[in-house]
This record gives sequence, structure tokens and C-alpha cells, in this order.
Amino acid sequence: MPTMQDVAKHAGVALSTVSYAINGTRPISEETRERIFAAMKELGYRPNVLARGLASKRSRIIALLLPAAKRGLGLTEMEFVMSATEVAREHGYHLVLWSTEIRDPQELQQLMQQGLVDGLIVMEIHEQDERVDLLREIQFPFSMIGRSANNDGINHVDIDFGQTMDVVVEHLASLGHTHFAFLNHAQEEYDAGYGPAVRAQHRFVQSVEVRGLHGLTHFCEADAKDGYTAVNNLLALDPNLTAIIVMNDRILPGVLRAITDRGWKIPDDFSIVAAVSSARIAEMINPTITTAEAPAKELGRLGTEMLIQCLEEEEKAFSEVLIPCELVIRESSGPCPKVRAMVF
Amino acid sequence: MPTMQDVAKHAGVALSTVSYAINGTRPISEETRERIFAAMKELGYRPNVLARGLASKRSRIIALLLPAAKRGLGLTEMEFVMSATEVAREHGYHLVLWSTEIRDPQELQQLMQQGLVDGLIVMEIHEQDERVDLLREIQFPFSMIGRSANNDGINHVDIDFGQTMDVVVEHLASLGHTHFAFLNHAQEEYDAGYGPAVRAQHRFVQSVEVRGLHGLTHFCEADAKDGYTAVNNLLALDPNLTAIIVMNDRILPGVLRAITDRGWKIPDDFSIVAAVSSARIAEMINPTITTAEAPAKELGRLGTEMLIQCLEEEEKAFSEVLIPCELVIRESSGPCPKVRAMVF
DNA sequence: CTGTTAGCGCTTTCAG
DNA sequence: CTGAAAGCGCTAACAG
Repeated sequence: MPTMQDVAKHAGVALSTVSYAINGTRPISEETRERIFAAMKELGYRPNVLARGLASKRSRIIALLLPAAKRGLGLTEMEFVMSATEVAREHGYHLVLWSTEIRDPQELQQLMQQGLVDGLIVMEIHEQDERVDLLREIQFPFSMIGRSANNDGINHVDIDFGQTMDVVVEHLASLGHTHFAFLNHAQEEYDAGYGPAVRAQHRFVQSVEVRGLHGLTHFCEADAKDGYTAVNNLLALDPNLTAIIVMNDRILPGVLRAITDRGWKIPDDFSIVAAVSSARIAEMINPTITTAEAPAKELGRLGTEMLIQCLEEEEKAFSEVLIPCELVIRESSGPCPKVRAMVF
Repeated sequence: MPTMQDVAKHAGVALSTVSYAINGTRPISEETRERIFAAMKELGYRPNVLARGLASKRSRIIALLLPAAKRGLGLTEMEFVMSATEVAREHGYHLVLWSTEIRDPQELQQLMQQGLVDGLIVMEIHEQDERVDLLREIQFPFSMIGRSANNDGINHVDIDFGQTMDVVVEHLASLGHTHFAFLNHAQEEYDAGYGPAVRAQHRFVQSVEVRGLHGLTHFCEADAKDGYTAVNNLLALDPNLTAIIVMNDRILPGVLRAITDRGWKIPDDFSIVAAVSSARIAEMINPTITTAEAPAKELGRLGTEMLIQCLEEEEKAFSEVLIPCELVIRESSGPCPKVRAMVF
């Protein structure tokens, strides 16, 4: 493998001149520039990332912190990852994956001290997040996909859960529904201050109140069985329910079954909307599910760009971007039924 | 950030002694060892990955080659990634993601020449795969998840498509079905020599013949619409069809709809089996789908372990592992119908 | 505009 | 069993 020294000799210049030519750190005469690049081409030279990183103290490697979430990672997360990988490469960065216990800052610190990465992208942010506190304290460059209680000065991008819930509630309200339920993530996650669970629920309640409608909320573990039970509980609490908004697509089979077990048809007798899910899942199910689709690709792209910008710019301007999900109306939502088969 | 020199001073030894103590490359007296480790703890020292890599010519970083596949990456691939990430870390390695155009060896070569990674894991292998040819030629360490036409001396792990198809066909045959169809990946992928498409189809044909049954094969793009059309085409070719095996779960909604549109019930009138899919998808659908489930975690783990072993061992023994999918019987497969509703 | 040189933090000979 | 010192391949002063 040729080194910079080889290129220098081949081009008849000093090693440093090659370095400056490559990095553009210093003006180089057109003529020598060409000689150098010709030599590089001829030798098939590629700068050594490790050496460059060691000397410059900038590795041009960033890490994506992938929490080994209980909920399990889905298609949306896969899109993050792909999108972050591609964007990083477009900017000449490498992306390493760090899957860490979600709320353990120690593990994270050890990884950072290895000096491998220039900065990191953090996902699955909680309202109180020790990882964020740590990073902020030691002033390590990072960006967040998500938000914590205090986001001052931190680059972040997140789903606009408020806007998303408004749109979903509005969609159902405009169809004449007046009695909704919101089926959130697990209680445990809400209590732990998991952002999406907290903010979506908050806005749901608000959004329903503003319109003078009836709204119930309920927590639900990430499996079909619990979805089934949850729907039955909700219908016991309010038999006039005609629509349910769910946060986690994994409970959908259970939710649907609970409805159809009552002899109800979707959407004729009951409407269902997935508040944040992917098109691929929504179209997998029969009936296809009206869904507020997560802007996964954008989140991944912006999160990565924010970080890289913050690594390359001098001035530490920070950005905060909220992207609403896009509501795609499919077969699972329809007008509020006038009458409905009674069940008992 | 403390350096090795700091640790050495703190412990009152030479810098090199610290290095030997850390790497165990040379015997160190128990006493100094302890002094050194105490100093490390006290200073919160972590070896610098870049410097170590540069000096030792082993970065302890590996790459996972994630092709930006047309088919789109799904849950199975996500599991690979997670599993590879975790296994790498267990062995003290970092994992970087390289998403490259699937069949372009040039791009790959440039990445490798940067000297960042010690080896790589290649996915989505084709029968004739230029990337594999390249890697083999320049003797770069790698392992494959998948197989090519010639796998001599290459560490690889793959789904045992043969065994899997046998089990699936046997399952349906034992239920009395005699007229099957196999709905493969897209023709384009088959023609490109995409391993799973080639091997599964080959074994399906064989497996059906051996049992003296009737088998049809058909290609299908990765979307529901094409699944719908394909099923209708197949039923036109053989109206006695009572079961279909599909390779790609993304076509399932279309397949199901084509069946139910004829007024048939699943599995009473028609059986469906997903040849390689994930439990999460299979359970999302109503009826839940009988599925041969991809051993994603194992594939990721073994692929990674093979590579790391090959990086650390002297002797270049190579392993080849085939793992069959596990057949999980759900609601979509049942006994062959005796009579069936006629259509129009 | 170009060359010389001192490191970056570590591994690994070579000498004790 | 331990130390001293020569690099790994590159960047970034410092000197013209």
C-alpha cells in the first residue's frame, strides 16, 4: 500500500506538499498540484484514515448510538441507520454502530475515551437522560434524534408529535368521531420519560379537550395480546368509543382482533389509526392502516448532517428541527358509525 | 485525556512496560502489573484506538457491507446488524457500516485502501460476485453471509435453503396438498444469480419431483400488487393449486387478497407459507402466517465470529455453516381442501 | 508557493 | 523481567 511519502517521491515534491494538496490547507501551484494528483492516481494512493486521524485529532468517524431497546428495533430504525450511513459517507465520514444499554452513561464514556469518534448521534432520548447530561458536561459533540427536558444548545431533530397528534385527531374528528382512545406505549416507558410516549399523550389530551371531544388514554405493552386486552378495557370504560389511535404498530393485530371479535367491521363500525408507523407495516395488514408515517429518512439525514456541521463549523450555532409525520389515509379509518351492533 | 506516558509516569515504569502489561505481550511481574493497573484506574486511562491501530497495523475495526438492495432492507437485516454489532463489541471490535452499490467492487476497494478496517462481512452474495472475487484476489480477510458459486477457503454462513424448502414442502405434503406453487423473488434477481432465489427454487422443484407432486414456479417483484397478479397467473396455469410458498413477505398482502377475492378462506380452501420471513411480520397478518423463520441472529453472530476468528488465529482453517429456517406453523396452512367453491 | 521537522499515542524491536 | 528508541502514516507548525 503506497504512502504519502511514495507519492511525494513520485511527484518530486516534499511529503508535506502532498498533504497540503490533498487537504487544501495551503495554496499549491496548479502545476505541482497536477503532478501530485497524477502520482496519486498512478500509485492508487488512498490516505490512511488512522494516521490522518491520529495526527489531526479528527478521525472523521462518527458513532450512532443504537439502544438495545426492549421494544425491539423496527423498520423505522433500520431506515435511520441506512440513512445515517449514507449521509455520513456523502460527507466523507465513517459511521460506527454502538449498541449500548440505553441509560448507562459509563459504558458510553468508555467508548468515547477510546478516541475513535469525533462525535455521536443519540437516539431514543428520554426526558431525563443521563447520556445527554454526560455528553453535555464533557462537551462532547453530539446530535439527538429526539428531545430531552432541556435541549438548550443541543442540535436535535425529532418527530413533531404535537402536530402529528393534531392531524390525526383532526382527521378522525372530521369524520364525525367524538369518542376516541389513545393507546400509548407501555406505562414503564412513559414513567421513564420516553419522549414520544410523553409528548404524544400530552398533546392527544389537549387536542381532544380543545375540540370538546371525549378522549381516553391507556398504556399498552408492545405485543398483540396486550393490544387485545387494552381495547377491551377501553371499550368497558367507554362503550361509545368509535376510534382508537395507537402508538406502536406491534399491537395492531390484537387491536384489530378485539374489534372484529365483536362482530364490528373496520372502518364501518370502528376506525383505527397508527400514530407513528411505517408504510410497509401499514400495507401489510388487512385492512390497510391509516397511518401517520415516521419521517425516518429525514430524521436520519438531519441528525447526521447536524452533527457533521457542528464538527466542521467554527461557530456553534445549533439547530432544532421538528418534522411532523405525514398522514396517509388508508382503509382503517372512516366516518363515525351512526348505529352499531350491540354486544355484551 | 491521559496517555500511556502519563500512566507510565504515574506508576513509575517505562512507557513500553505499560503497553506490555495491557496487551499481555510479555510477562510482567505481578507487582508492577498491579501498580500499572492501579494507575490506569486512577487516571481513567483508555488506550487510543487510532494510535494502537496505526502502530500495530490492526485497527480492531471491522465493516459490515450493507448493500442498498432494491428489495429494501427489512427486519431480518436489522437483526443481522444488531447481532453483528453486539458480537463485535463482545470481542473488543468496533463495527462500521458500509452501504455500497451492491455489485461495484471499485467503491469497495477504495474503502478498504483507507486502512480503517481489518476485515469485513459481506451480505447479499450472488453466485457470481465481483466483490468476492476482488476480496479473494487481494487476500483481504472477510466472511460471507450467503454463498457464491465457489466458496473454497472462504468463511461463510448461510440459510440452508435446501433443508428449509424440504421442510416446507413436507409440511404441505403431509397436509395432503399435491399441487403447489413457489413464488420466488423477482426474475431480475434470479437472473443476477442471487443465491436465495436460485437455491430455493432449485430445491423446490427437486423436492416436489421426488414426492411425485405438482409444482409450479413463478417470479414476483417485491410488492403486493405483483403478488396479486402472480397468484392469479398461477391459478390460471393450474386451477387445482391449493397451496403457495412465497419467498418474500412483502407480497403477502397481495397474495392473500387474490385468494380471498375468490371467496376462498385461508387455510380452509388455500394454504400459504412464507418460506423465509420473520415472526414479527408473520404475526402482523390476519390470518397469521405459517413461516420458515430466518435465523437472523445466528447468521449475524456466526458471520462476525468467523471473521474475527480468522483475524486472530494463525492457521487459516475456514468454516462453512448452513442453518435451516425454523418452521413455525400458524394459521395460514391447513389440510388440503376436498372440494372448493367454484368461481364464476 | 514549497520544504523541513516535530509530534499524534501507541507497538515492537533491540538492548540490557 | 524492564527500558530506550525507532517507527506506523499523517498533520501542522516553523522556516524559508
